[in-house]
Amino acid sequence: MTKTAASRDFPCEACSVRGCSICAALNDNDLRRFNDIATAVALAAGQTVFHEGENDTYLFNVVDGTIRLSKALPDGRRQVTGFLFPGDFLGLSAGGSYAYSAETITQASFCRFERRKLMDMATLFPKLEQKLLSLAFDELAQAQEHLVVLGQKSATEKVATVLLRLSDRIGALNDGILTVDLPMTREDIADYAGLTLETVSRQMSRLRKLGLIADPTKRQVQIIDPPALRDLTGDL
Amino acid sequence: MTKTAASRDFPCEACSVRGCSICAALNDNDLRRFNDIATAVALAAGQTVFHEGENDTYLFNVVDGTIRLSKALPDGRRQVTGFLFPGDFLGLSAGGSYAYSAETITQASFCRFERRKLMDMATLFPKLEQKLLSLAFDELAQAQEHLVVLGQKSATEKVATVLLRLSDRIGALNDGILTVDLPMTREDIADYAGLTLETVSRQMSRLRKLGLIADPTKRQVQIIDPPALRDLTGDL
DNA sequence: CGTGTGGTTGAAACTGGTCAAATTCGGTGG
DNA sequence: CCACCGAATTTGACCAGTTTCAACCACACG
Repeated sequence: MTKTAASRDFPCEACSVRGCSICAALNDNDLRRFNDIATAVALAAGQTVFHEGENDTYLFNVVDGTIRLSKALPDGRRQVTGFLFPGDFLGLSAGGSYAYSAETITQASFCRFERRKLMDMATLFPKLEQKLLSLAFDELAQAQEHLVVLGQKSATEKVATVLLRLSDRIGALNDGILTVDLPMTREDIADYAGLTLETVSRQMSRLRKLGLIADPTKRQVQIIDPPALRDLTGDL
Repeated sequence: MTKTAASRDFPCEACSVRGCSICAALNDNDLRRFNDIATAVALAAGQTVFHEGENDTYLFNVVDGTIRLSKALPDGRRQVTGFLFPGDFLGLSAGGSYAYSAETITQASFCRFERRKLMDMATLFPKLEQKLLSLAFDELAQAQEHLVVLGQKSATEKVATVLLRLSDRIGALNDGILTVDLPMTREDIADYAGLTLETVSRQMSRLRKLGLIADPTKRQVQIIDPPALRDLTGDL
């Protein structure tokens, strides 16, 4: 009863991503201040969180669901720059506007912050500012990793790399088998890997014939032989 | 005479990149503190500043010259992730080691900082910390821009994009003609654009035949018709 | 005046893209 | 419960663009 009352005022305390997200930079006490500037937001699948070029008024923390980040060219080509999962932070940008669009792939819920307020808090809490800095560095390192994938790798290497990356993030080891539930379509994966959806599909068929992966359903992949798949990534 | 004596102790004051670099975040007074933790370093062309994976002990500010950033795959393939010019900052990283290698393309000089000392100073001077944060965001935005180039663009679009980007940074408008002196080889450009050097060469020949560019020497490009070249970038 | 590095050009091979058709899957309504 | 629908995926045949391999050229340097 008291717990429920407390949770109503202080939901951050019981948040599922409390430990693995930006809020991990704050102690329980400071978290209350953080809680006060956060608003819970929920979106259905296929909705736009924000659009490339829009005024970057808000920052978000993913609590639940999968998000797709992308940048589009005027003729409709699209580069997916990343997929976000619970605990990820989103909206960091330069120059006052979002550098990419963010859309929900599944139903999703967020903590939303006014950018201005969050930045003010960062000034007050050095731990928070350092966390933001390290988030920015991590994202940068990830983007640079991905430059290598897009610029240098073959189709097979790209698909192997993407599957293993996704498994690092959302893979589950069931009965000794590494299983990945893919919330995104082949087209999303293709736009992420700089390929066409047909090529992604063909490469996955190839990996299946090689016995490296299996797919009980189209949206679930089992990585049968992770080391062999890693050999195909080109990264050593 | 007094000026010379002062400069010896306080070279930052007269630095050529004072206004366009990280030190722009500090006022003249605080700059003295900054000056004290900086060491001047000079390298010849073709030297390694630091290597991917190395311990990230130092951060650098480019004072003069051109730097190439790259990440390598074990079989020798290489993705150039960026070119740096005077005023650029270098070495920001996550996880204690450099995420990429940095090599000089031309003779170059730097300000070198111990990472630890610079970070300590950032804690003391909020302006500096904010500058670091905004540098990280800018780099991130640039990397994401480049993901689109590598993942979605055709060879022609890639070369047009790279030429215009370089001209934004190192182009000079002489007699109404936009001239770019390229310090890097075709191979560097190719590894930056995710192409082979032959393809870069062919694309440049094509642009030359179309009358969009001219090259008095192989290392100097004149962009005759910037708007037409921009039309070929695919970015609107 | 040779030598080497970097750059250009050509021809053939190949990877991945395009277009089109067939198949599977998840969900919906009879 | 089952048949059907549309979206997602797979597969096939063909084609275009890029790479590969190789020869040739130009310029800087000793």
